[in-house]
Amino acid sequence: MTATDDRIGRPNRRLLPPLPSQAERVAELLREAVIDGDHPPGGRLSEERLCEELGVSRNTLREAFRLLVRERLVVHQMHRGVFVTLPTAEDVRDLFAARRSLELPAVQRAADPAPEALEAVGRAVEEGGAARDTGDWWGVGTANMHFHQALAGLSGSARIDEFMSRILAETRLVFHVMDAPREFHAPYLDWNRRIHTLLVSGDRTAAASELETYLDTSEEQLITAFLAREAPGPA
Amino acid sequence: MTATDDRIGRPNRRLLPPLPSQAERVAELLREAVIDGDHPPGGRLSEERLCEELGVSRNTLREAFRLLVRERLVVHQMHRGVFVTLPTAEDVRDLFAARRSLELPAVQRAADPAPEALEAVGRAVEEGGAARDTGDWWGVGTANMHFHQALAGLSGSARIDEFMSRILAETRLVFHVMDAPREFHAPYLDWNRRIHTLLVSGDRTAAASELETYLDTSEEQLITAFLAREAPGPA
DNA sequence: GATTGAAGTATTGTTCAACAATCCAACGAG
DNA sequence: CTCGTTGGATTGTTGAACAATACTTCAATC
Repeated sequence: MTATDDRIGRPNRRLLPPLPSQAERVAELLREAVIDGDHPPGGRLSEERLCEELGVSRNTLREAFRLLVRERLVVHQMHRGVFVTLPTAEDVRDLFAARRSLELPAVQRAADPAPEALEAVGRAVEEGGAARDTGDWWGVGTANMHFHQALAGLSGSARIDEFMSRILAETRLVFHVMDAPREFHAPYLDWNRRIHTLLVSGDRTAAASELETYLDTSEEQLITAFLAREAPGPA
Repeated sequence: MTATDDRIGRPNRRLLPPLPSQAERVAELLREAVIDGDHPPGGRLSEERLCEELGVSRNTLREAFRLLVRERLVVHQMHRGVFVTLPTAEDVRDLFAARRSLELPAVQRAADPAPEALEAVGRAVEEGGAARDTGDWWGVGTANMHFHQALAGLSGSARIDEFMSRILAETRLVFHVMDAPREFHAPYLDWNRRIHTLLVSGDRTAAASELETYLDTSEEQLITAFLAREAPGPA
């Protein structure tokens, strides 16, 4: 109680980027690894192995785990360990319900279109096209994520942005449980471009309508693939 | 690799409530304490003191801290410690932007009203009235939170619910930095009742319109109070 | 007097090692 | 084949130690 005045500094906040702690760096690493599919959904993340692999102590690793649990990328079971989240069909439904709530109103009632936010939408469209031309299908998926992230960004709320980011990361996990992430995103590229065109032309209602159809179609496709995968049981 | 098959059990998930770990229990305690205002916004949470107070080790406490940081209830500064979040006017704007994105569409496009969700709205209204009659002004605020939580619940997404819960917890912090949480919520009680009435009558558009005005008014009131507090500086 | 710089101190960041608690697999009895 | 028991492996939690950093203090200088 003597070394500090116990009060947060009001002025100089966010001047220089607060260098991340070890735990946050580890969490970032694991997050990318999980999203990229380096660890299969449902697989266990061994403390002992990851400690050694990442060169950090168990305590630090566990701090990182807590962060990922809160992002729903991994689940934690007492005395069993942490596992890469294995999304269910119900999760898919919930994820799309959340996306509808976030994306549709963002598109429909973007009162002042927020030039930079709209520009981000356009950039994502271009990114998708470039990735397709290269044959980088995983990149196409990434661009698609960026597109929808940009749509949610029209809301103009940093918290919404962050939430959307997590929703999309989870969605990405869904694609990993299906074995066909190849040309899965391809047909959606043109759809994205159409939505963007409608947006810049100012027809928000039409854009929202297109987006809604998009979401319905995508969800149904995923659910179908999911149920087909759950029923026969590959084991 | 021998004691477990490294795969998460597909069936029996969520059968019995997974008893919370120590870190989660500590986080829950601290969360409530922060929301209830036991620790003033901007105040530091000393590791050493809390360790002793809660009877847990530093490592466990730090795990709990990570959870609260991710919920934005506390901020973490390297080598300085964790502080109860001191919201800024900008935070208030962002919080209300997020609430607009969540609550308005939930009210407006609640296609099938979801009977139990709508019932929760009614219960929050009653709860608020009861708290006012008792003179429990903090309880009135709690009921108000429940009301808006229930509105967001009309979306029917568990993830939206959880996100809304965090948004409201943060909003609660905002009220702590102002010294007048007494009859601040009182005028909003009737507003809530009116919105609920419109909802059960099926006039979603009118309900959304009322809600929008509500949010605009509330935000402006908070921002005004905030700027008045920041300008003169009580120190 | 105000600013700068250099100790010294307090607090956090991270690791390590130990033990308790629990789960899992394998085994054996009925 | 089913059901307990046992043993091994993994996680849950603690405590202490040391390194790294920020804050305070105080003296020196302009």
